[in-house]
Amino acid sequence: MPKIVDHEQRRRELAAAVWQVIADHGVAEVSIRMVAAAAGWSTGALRHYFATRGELLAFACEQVIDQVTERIQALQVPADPVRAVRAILLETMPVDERRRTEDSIAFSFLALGLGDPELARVQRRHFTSMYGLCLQLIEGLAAAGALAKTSESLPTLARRLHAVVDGLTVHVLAGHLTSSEMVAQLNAYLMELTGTAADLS
Amino acid sequence: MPKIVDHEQRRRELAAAVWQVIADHGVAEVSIRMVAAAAGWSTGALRHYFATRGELLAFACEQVIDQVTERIQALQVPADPVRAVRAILLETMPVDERRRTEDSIAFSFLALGLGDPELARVQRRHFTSMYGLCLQLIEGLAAAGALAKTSESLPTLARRLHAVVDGLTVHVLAGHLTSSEMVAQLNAYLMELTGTAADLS
Amino acid sequence: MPKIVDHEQRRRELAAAVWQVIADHGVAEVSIRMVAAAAGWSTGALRHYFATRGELLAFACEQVIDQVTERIQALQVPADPVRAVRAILLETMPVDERRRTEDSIAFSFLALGLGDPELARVQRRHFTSMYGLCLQLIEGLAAAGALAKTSESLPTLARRLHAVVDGLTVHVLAGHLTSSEMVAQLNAYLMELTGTAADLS
Amino acid sequence: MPKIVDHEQRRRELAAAVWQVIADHGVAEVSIRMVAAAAGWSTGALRHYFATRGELLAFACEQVIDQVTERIQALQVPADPVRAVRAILLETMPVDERRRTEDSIAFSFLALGLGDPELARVQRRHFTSMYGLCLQLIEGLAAAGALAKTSESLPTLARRLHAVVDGLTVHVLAGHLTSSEMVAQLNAYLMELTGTAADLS
DNA sequence: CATGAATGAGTGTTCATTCAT
DNA sequence: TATGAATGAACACTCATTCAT
Repeated sequence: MPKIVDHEQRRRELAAAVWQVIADHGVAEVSIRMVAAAAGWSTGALRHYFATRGELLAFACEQVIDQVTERIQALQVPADPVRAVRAILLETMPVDERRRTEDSIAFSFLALGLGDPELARVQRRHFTSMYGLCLQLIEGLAAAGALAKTSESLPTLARRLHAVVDGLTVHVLAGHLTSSEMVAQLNAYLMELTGTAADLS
Repeated sequence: MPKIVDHEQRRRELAAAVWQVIADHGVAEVSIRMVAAAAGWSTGALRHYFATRGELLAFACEQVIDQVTERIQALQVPADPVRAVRAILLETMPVDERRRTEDSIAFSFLALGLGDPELARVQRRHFTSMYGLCLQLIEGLAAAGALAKTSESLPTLARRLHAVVDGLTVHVLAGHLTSSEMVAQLNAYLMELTGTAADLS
Repeated sequence: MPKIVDHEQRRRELAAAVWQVIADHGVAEVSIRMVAAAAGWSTGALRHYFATRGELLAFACEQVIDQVTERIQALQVPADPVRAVRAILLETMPVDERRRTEDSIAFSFLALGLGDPELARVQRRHFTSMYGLCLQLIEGLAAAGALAKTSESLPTLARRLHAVVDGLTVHVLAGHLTSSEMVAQLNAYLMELTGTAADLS
Repeated sequence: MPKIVDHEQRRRELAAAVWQVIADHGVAEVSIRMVAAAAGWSTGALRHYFATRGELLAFACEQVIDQVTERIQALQVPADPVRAVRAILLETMPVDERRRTEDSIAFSFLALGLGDPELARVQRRHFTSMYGLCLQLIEGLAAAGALAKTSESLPTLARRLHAVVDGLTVHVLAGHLTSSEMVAQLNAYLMELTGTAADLS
């Protein structure tokens, strides 16, 4: 009987090694050798789990997304709808080093995706799902009567929220904003959106 | 007597070749050979204008930014302050193929900058200058009495506008939104911001 | 009690897989992985039957030869000596797709043998045995009085026949002659050799 | 002004390095690294002269053929037509170490060509040209009245001669015949063909 | 100034082989 | 027996960079 290896587990480990390389050296330094070294294996070993570099990258990209999704679903959300929205959105934003790395990776893949249709496809799924989340949150606020009076449709508000979240995220990644400036901006926006004046921190 | 060559002109031509390669093949395909071929020169010739690949990339990145800045300054802005803001912001967003390419390049550099401090520095200047523009526009609206009643400070509104613009831009680049959806979103946001109901198209 | 496996049978199956790879992809594509895949086994399994790649190749080479030999021995030869010679020789030549593949393999091994003494040894046995066959056939013709008047010794005629057969074979493999041109050439040569004028087709 | 290099000269040198590797280690050992090492250059240097390995091999293959052709054309042929035929044919056969190597290379390419259409095309040209030579020689014999009485057409005799030459060559390469056995066989065949009894050695 | 030859380490990928299971 | 995980060197090819001309 052959040595039993949990392929999916190994693939996840290798995806994590990809993230580590991106986080430590930038997306331009991602090579099979680098990833293998980061994972502590030989280059040939990767072949058992990913046929090509592209497959490895696509998987690592998907995994980042899935990881965020899972974390959101596992989240204990506050009863207060506005606080719930804030908690959920901040879960996806670069509030600490770990999430900053995660978002770095996601946006690095975005750049790669501009020249790689396969990655672009994966990315698109990510944005679609994040927009879905935003829409869900906006609808939740509306259902709870927590939305400030506005003439905008719910999908428009959802797209705007999505844009604000990703725009702020990019600005933090680029070093333009600090994490706390970003959080303050999100708080301010949610207050305007919901007509709340209460402190959310 | 040495041959007279306009160094700065040459450097700009080479930067344009970098953009072309990014636009045509993606940021992962940018190599000295590719750029030289796109520019129609030999690889060795680049050495006279850029000592290293990194220097070339940094310059090409700066040039994209400068180009946008120049275009904005050259813009004939409408008298109506809201229309003026809209015209200026759209000048920086992926409304057509040419601007889409330009933004692709800028965001590709952003990803590169995550692992390259020199590029990151250039990028940061770009975001600072774009934020400055947003603040200027918001102040202009305030001065013209065109801002809807709000409790937010002008810098906060400027940062939010900046985030919305960049967030929408990312969503178009990622294929998540179409250009017209993006424009519609910007219109809606400006209407909310200014309390206008008029058609801006 | 160990599982009973017919080693020789397995080795023959694996040799057949080698031929298939050579026939389908050319001799340059023969690798352990390819052969294992063609045979439907794991790469490790081959290790039980062949210690190294070289051993596998040598065996596959020998098997091609043995297979031809067996087929010749099993042949129902016509009573007429000239027709018998023709039937036997054509059995070794690329007259149809199956025999063409077989000869491809044999000549591929010849090229490999130019740089591999072990294979060269096997090859040499093949040529010796084929020459033996040619001599036997010539002696048969002589015994039957079917040989045209000539001053040549029987071994000389045998070597010449051998050369004609292998030369024509190479020319078909190289795409220089068609199968039917080859057959016509063999017919013509046998007619000259035997002084026959009858149609042999 | 750049360093001036005679490209064609370099390509010929590299082709010679390919031959050397084939002659020394066999066709299976031909790799870019091996060839570069044999030529005394770095692997990257080959890129200036051949875009791919396939291109290098095809050129090396063509060069072998051209070299034989040139040598034949430069040959001082004896006045006696039979001796002339013999001299020309032996020029292409493995009579000494140098020509043996050359023929090894040609037949190695033949094996490679079985799995590589580009090489096959080059090979076919070789065989066509060699057949053309044989036909020319046979026609020369006929014109000189040096052909033994036969019912065969000249093209048939040419194809047969071609087959004998290549068959004998293969037998020497395979170690089945010695060079002198081969020469004796060729002599015998030419004597039969021309009805001569004189010693040709 | 400009060329392109040259280097040698880099890339992704495939290889024969070993070996724990 | 048989598997397939694992290795590490080899493969063809591309890279940024240097430098003689």
